[in-house]
Amino acid sequence: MRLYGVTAEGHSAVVHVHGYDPYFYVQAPKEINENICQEIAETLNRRMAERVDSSKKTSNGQYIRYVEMEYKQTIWNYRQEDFVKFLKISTVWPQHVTTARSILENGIQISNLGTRTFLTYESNVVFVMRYMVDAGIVGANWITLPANQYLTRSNPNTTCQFEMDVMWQKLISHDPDGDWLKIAPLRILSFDIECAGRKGCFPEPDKDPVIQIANWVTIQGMDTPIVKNIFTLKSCAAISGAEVHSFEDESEMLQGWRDFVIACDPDILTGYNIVGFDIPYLMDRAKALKVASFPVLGRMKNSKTKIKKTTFSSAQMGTRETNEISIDGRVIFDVLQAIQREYKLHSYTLNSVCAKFLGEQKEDVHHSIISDLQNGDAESRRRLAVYCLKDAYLPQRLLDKLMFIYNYVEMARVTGVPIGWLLVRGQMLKVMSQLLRKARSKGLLLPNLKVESTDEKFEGAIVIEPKKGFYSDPIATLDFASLYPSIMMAHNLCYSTLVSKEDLRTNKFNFTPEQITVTPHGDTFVKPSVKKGILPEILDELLAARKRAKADLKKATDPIMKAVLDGRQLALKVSANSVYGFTGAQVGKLPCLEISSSVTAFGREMIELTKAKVEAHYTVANGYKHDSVVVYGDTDSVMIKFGENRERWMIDETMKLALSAADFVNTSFVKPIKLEFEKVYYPYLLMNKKRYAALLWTNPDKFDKMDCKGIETVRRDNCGLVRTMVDTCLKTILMQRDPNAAAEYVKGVIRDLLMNKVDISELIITKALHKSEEDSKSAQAHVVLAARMKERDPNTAPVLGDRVPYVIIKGPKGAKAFEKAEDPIFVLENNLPIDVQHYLDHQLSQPILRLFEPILDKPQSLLSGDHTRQISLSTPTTGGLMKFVKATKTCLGCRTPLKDERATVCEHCKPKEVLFKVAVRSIDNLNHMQTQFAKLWTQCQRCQGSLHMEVICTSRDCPIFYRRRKAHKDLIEAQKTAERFSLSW
DNA sequence: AATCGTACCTAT
DNA sequence: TCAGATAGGTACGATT
Repeated sequence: MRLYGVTAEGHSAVVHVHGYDPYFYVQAPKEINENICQEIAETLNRRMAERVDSSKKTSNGQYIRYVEMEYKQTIWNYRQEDFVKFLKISTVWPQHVTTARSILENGIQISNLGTRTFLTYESNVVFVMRYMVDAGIVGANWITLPANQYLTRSNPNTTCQFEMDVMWQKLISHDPDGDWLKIAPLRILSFDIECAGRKGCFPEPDKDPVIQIANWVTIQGMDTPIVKNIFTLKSCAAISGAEVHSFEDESEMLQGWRDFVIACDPDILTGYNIVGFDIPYLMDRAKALKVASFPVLGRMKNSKTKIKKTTFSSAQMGTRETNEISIDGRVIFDVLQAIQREYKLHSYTLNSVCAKFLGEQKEDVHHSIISDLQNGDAESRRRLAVYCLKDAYLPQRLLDKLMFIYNYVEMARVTGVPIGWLLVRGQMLKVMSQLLRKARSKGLLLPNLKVESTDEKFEGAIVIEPKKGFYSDPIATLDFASLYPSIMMAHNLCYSTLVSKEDLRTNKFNFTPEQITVTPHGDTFVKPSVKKGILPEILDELLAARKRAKADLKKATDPIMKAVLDGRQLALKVSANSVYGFTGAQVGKLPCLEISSSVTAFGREMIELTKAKVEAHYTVANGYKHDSVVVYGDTDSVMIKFGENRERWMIDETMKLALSAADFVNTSFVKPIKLEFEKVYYPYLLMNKKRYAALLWTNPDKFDKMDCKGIETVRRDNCGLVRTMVDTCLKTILMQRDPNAAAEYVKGVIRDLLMNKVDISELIITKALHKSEEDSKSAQAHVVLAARMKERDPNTAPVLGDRVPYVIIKGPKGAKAFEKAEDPIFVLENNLPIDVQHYLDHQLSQPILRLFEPILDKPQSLLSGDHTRQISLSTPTTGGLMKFVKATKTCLGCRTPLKDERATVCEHCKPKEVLFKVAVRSIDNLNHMQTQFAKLWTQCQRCQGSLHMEVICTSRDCPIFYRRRKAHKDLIEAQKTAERFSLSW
């Protein structure tokens, strides 16, 4: 094992740890003795020699180090007997464990005992984790090498400042507490590269050069960077505050950068999308230029950086194509990956992420312009360099602002896994790590069970049938705090407390009813008095940590710190909830459906009981003013209407009733299960299961905020127009209590849309791409578009996991939505007409109807009438899409596309508008357009920090960009129109 | 036009 | 070899 780290003084260090052997267990035959251990070792070794493939062959033919007997117990099922005999089988290399496992599972011949098959234990544990568990090391913790217990290498194998050898038992791992809570002064290198693609093409590493590499080096915990530099191809004018290293030869530049990385010796490599782009591009480019030593970027001399294309697929994150990159001794912390894991955003481009978290737009240089800047002079290359440096700086700022280092270090310490794994592995691993540690401390072993392919899904939570409608009454919400974890704790649900069906049938343990719990799912677990489970213990620790985080959160005043603590407590909650998920993961490491099914069954029972008790107790018959009704509930919550009063002061009353109701119901539950009063909703719009909006009150004086669940406003697969429209409507209805105003507003939105007044950036729909066109079973707009974009330019087209933005453009009558989807940039560049009718019919209408259905008499009336007047469009009924790739002249009055190219107004406008008026309007329009465009132009110039140079930003996420482009086009149109008038006059 | 299956995203 | 769980709404293409 090699441990890489940094000393408190900031020196890099590597420790070669010796004497730790890979191993796993099998349950021993009863007749076991020393001789049999020896025989098994020899037989197994012989069988291994035949079986292992060439890559695993050892030079001396030894595969099994030893077979020893130990007293252990399996975690699987409750058992009364004390520790029993297990065989600990140690192999020479970690890779040999799998081979040995499969031989033992298939059976080996033991003299006197015949052929035996074995169930193996902990044979599926990754070696690194095995070691960390045994050595008591968690991710990102401090380690001491005691004096005189280690050797310093005179002939180092790495480029670290310290290099030591130590026996594994001799090093001391410190729990991350007290003095050892501090975070090491890690060296962080944030970098960004620029490449020069051929004209109009996205750069390809076998053809196009890397022209700049910007670097920004900081020490964790310090404010100012220690190095700011940039490597450029060809000369570059000086940049204040940054070193410029210019090279005439690209190979030399790459070599120079590699030497810089080794010299700088960072612990963490960061940047934005470095895993998806920068690192692979540099590697491929170095290969194309035959810079042989470039891939040695890690700390091991001669160890080359490896890149493997993989797909990561989970229910949580869908399918995503990524690269698996390993650089020896350095953590690759791609800020893009971190943000994709931690935040659900509409767009994950650096630009839009910066806008969201740093509150600023960044300059986005389109790849087609980069070559021009590079081919200019030292000044234009300086311009590019400044931009490139900013792109190296922004990930560092995001790292700081979002407290990623702090949060990930904490997560590594809590769960025990190395930091580097947190970004590339799933939730299960974290649970596994905690489970292994806890089990080890109790002498328990985790079996490596064969996957029983049970396609059966287990029953989940209950969702109470909603009594839909608009409630002008306060609705109280009672929640079970951390429902699933608390159920597991309350009822002691664990692998080690589950009584097997067989033992139950034979009544092996003679339990009294007080000693066991029979769950609503029909499984039996022993009570804590008989034996405490280890899952409940893990959960207890996680929730205690969460309580501490929440207490700190209350004390905190700084908004950033608050966000972080909130994030941490959320992470601990997710971790706690993952334990339940871990037991239910049928393709996981240790699934136990008895546990997960019992958990959900308890949950269902509890919600039903709560509903019944509340409705039975809070009644007129019992002296309350009204009969209470549970109007809705989902998994761990019930929404209760206690009364009909519509006065504001009723909120106070409702809160008191809710508190008493929580107390009243809580008497029925085992600790630590607890029903809590959390909030009052008033007014409350309940649209469907998992869809509601309301004002949320936690104190009776003032509402906290508008809370929307499952509605268009919180979903990422709608266009902005729908989100803002629904949001405004809800605000108007809930806060101003003025449905008519909301209705008028909706009419206005429809009118604007149909008159083409809505900005294209508001009409962009984005959807995540999780299936390629071939794998997709039905045609989907974004999937088909992604395939079409791949044909246009395979290098810039979306890949699996990306979010694909698109708009719906006009097409032949009856064309499917997927045929009319198009890339917004392409639409702008080719002046394609937006299908506004489609947006009305398919994006706006349903949300409008649903929203107003419980509020207005005739919500349909919103979708017809004057404001929806639109002249029927001439759309060809045959032919491909490309027929529409041409600019259409529109009517000066209403902007309907014109059949007759020479006309200025359409049939409809002709009798209404005097030509004069239209002409005046047209000139007004021209003036307006000119000022509008000038304003936006200066805004973009301000954004890029210069008023003297041409604007080169083409950010797809900047609303200003779309407005500027539209304004530019409108301006040109206005000019043409004015010309048309002068011609026709 | 009604119904079914798939994809996406969210609630918990 | 790797991937926390189920429930459920909505849109849309395909089929009947």
